[in-house]
Amino acid sequence: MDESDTDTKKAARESGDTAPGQSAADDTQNGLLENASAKRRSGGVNARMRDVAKRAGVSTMTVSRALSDPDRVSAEMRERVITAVKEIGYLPNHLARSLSSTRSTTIGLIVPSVDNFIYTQTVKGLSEVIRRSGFQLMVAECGHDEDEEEEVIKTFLGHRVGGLILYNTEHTEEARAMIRASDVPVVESGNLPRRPLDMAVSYSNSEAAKAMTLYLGRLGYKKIAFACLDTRNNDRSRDRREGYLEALKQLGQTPDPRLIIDTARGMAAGAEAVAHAVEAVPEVDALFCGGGLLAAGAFFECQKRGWNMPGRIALASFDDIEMLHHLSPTVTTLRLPRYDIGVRAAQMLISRILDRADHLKGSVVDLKFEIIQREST
Amino acid sequence: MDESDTDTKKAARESGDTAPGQSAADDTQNGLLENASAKRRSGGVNARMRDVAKRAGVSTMTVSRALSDPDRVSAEMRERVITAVKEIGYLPNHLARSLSSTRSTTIGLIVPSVDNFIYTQTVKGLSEVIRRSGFQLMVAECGHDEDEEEEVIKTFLGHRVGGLILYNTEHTEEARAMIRASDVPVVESGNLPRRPLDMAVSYSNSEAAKAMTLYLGRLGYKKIAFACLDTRNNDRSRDRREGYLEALKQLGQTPDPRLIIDTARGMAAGAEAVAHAVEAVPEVDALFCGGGLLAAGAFFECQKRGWNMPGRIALASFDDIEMLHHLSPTVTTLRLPRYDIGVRAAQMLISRILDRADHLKGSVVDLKFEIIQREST
DNA sequence: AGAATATTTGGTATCGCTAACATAATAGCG
DNA sequence: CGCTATTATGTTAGCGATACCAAATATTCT
Repeated sequence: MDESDTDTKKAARESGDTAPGQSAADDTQNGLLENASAKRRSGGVNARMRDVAKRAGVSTMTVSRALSDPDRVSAEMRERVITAVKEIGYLPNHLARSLSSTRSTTIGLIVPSVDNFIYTQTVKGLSEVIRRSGFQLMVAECGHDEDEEEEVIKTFLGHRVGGLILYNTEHTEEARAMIRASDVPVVESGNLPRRPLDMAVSYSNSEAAKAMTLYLGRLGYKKIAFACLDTRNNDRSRDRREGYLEALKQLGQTPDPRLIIDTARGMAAGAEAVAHAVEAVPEVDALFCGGGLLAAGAFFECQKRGWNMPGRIALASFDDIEMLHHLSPTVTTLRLPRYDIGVRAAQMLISRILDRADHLKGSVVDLKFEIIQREST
Repeated sequence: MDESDTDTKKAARESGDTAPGQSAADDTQNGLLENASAKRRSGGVNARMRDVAKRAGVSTMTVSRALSDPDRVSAEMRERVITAVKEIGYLPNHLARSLSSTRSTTIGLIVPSVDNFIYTQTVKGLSEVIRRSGFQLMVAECGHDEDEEEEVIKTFLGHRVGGLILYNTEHTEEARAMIRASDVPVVESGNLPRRPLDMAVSYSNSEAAKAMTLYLGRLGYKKIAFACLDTRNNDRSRDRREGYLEALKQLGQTPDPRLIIDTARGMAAGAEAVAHAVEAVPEVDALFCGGGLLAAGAFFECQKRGWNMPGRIALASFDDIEMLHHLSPTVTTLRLPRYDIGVRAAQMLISRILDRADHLKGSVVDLKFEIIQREST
C-alpha cells in the first residue's frame, strides 16, 4: 500500500516494451529506496515532502503549493496538508527548495569583526529585520583585508545567497567582477561609497568628522588634536581624517601634523594618545578621538593627570558609547545611526530580493549623524 | 558539438521504441535548456560543473572528485580541471553539494543577542575556527525566549545545518525532540547543563559567583550585596544567585533578601543598584555585580557619592570588561573564558562532523574562570 | 444549456551535485 | 604470461524540492 501509486505509475510507463531484466532492476532499486528512506524517516524532521504527500493523499506539488503559496490550493487541501505536516513533524528542506527554485532566503553578511560594538549594533538591526522576513543570516569576518573579503564573497556566492551585505566599501577588482556576474543584490555599508557596487546605506565618515571638528573650532578651540585609527586598510579612518582636515581648512586653522595622532584601538591607546598629543604640542586644547574606547581611555588619562575637561582640554568622541555619558564630565560624542543602518540595509536588500525592487538599484542612502553636545566640550 | 555526449546518451536510451513525437519533445526541451543555461552561464560564477567538465574534456564526476577529493584523480586530470575552473570562474554550488551528499558545511548558532559583548567574544572564537575549517556560520537571535529558540532551531534544521551551537542550556521539549530526531551534533554553552543535549562547553555560573562571594567574605566583608540580573528566563542568572547564596552559607552568613537586588541591564541599572542596596541596608560593605556594565554603573554612582572603594564599599564584577581595569580604583572581576569557549565549542563540533568523533558525545567541558583581584576590594 | 474560462490538481523533468556501481586501464604476483 | 588487485574514469540514479505544462474540475457567460 505504501508505494502503490508510484508502482502503478511505473507500471503504466513500462507497459508494452520494457525488458523483464530492466523491470527487475527497477524493483530492486525501489526496494532499496524504501529501506533507506524508512530509516531516515524515523524522525519526522527528516521526512520528505513525498511522505507528507502520501499521508495527505495528494501529490507533492500540492504539498509544495500548500506550504509555499497557500492561496493556490483549496482550503480543504491546505487543511489536509498542514495536518499531515504536523503529524509527521515535517520540516521543508531549504537546500532542495533553493536549488530547485533558484531562489535563496539566505543573506550573507561580511563584517571586519564580529566582536566590535561598532558593527554589532548594525548586525542587530540586520538580524531582526532579516529574521522577521523569513530570511537567514550567514556571517563571516574579513578583518580589514580585501583579499579575505574576496574569499568570503566567493564562499557566499557558492552558497547561492540571495543577497550580500558588506560592511566595507572597498573591494578587489575580482570581488566586484564576481558580484556583478552573479547578479546578487548587495548593500555596502560603513561609509558612503563613491562608486557603489549596487546599493549602500551609511553615514558619511568625512562629514561626521568634519562636523565635529567644526563644532570644536566654533567653540573657540585652536589646537584640536585628532586621534586617528589605522588608515592603511581602512577607508573609514581615512575619510575621518579627511573630514578633520577639511574642517580645519574651513576654520582657517593650519593643520599641524603633530596633532594627528595615529593610534591603535582600545582604551590604552586612548591614554597614549593624550600623552603623545600633549608632548608634541603642549598647548593642545581639544582632543577629538576617532573611536569610543579611545575617548574613554583618553578621558581616564586626563582625569589621572588632574586635568579639567574642558578647562585644560576638551574631549570629543566619534562614537556614542554608553560609558561616555556616565562619566563626569559627560563626553560630547557623535551619535551614529548604527542600528538604523542595519534595519534599512536589510529592508532594501529584501525588497530587492522579494519585490524585485529594481528602482533601488544604485541608491546610496545617507542616514546622517548627530552631535551629542555634553560637558566635556 | 556542444551537447553531443548528452545527445548520444539519450539516443541510446531511446533507441527502438520511442515515438517520434516524444523524441521531438525531447529535442525542444534540450534546446530550451541550452538557451537558458547559455544565458545563465554568461558569468562563470553561475557556471555548472558540467560546463567545467565539458571544457576540461572529462566527466562531471572527475570534476567533482578533482575539487572535493583531489587525491582520487590523477595529477594530469587535476591540473586540467583546475585550469578549466579558473578559466570559467566556476564556483561550486554548495546547495547542490549538500543536498546530494547529505553533508552540510553550515553551522547554526543561536544566541540571545548579537550585540552584547557577553556573547560576541564567544562568537568571535567560533567564527574564526569555523571559517578556518571551511565551514560557514548561520546566526540568529532568540532573546531569552525558549519558544523563539525552538523556532530558530526549526529553521536551521530545515536548512540542514551540519551542527548547532546554542548559547543556552534550557530548551522546550519540542526542541529537544527535534534535535534528537535530526541527529545533528550540538554544543550548548552559557552554562554547564545538568542534562546536556549532546555536548557542552562553558564555565559554571554558580561556581563563579560562589568563588567571588567567598573571596569577598574571606576578605572580611560582612554585608555583601548581589546585583542580580533578571532570573525569570535566564538560568545563568539563577545559577549566579544560587552560587552567591551557597557561598554565604559556607561563610556562615545569613542571606538577607534585601541584599539581593534585582536589576535590569546596563550602567544606569548599576547606579540604581547602589542606591537600592544602601537604602535597604545602610551598613552594606560590598557589592557584587552580576554583569560588567552593571559594575561600571555602580562604580560611577559610588564615585559620585564620594565613597571610597573599598573603604566605604567594596566592588566586584562578574565580567572582566576592559573599562573596569582602567577605572581608579581598578575593579576586581571574574575573568571568563568567553573566547576560548567559542574556539573549543567549534573544534568539538567540527570534530564530530568531520571525524565522526562520537566519543565526544555527551562531553561537558568546564573551562573554568579566574578571579582578577584589583584595588576595589 | 453548452461553450469558454478559470481554478485545482497532477505528471514529469529538471535544479547541480555526489554515491554507488560499472568499466577500463594499469600494476602486481606467482 | 595469465589472472587477480589496484587505480582512474565514466554511467546512472538519485538528493528533495519547484517549474512548467497538461488534465480534470468548477465556474461563468451568452
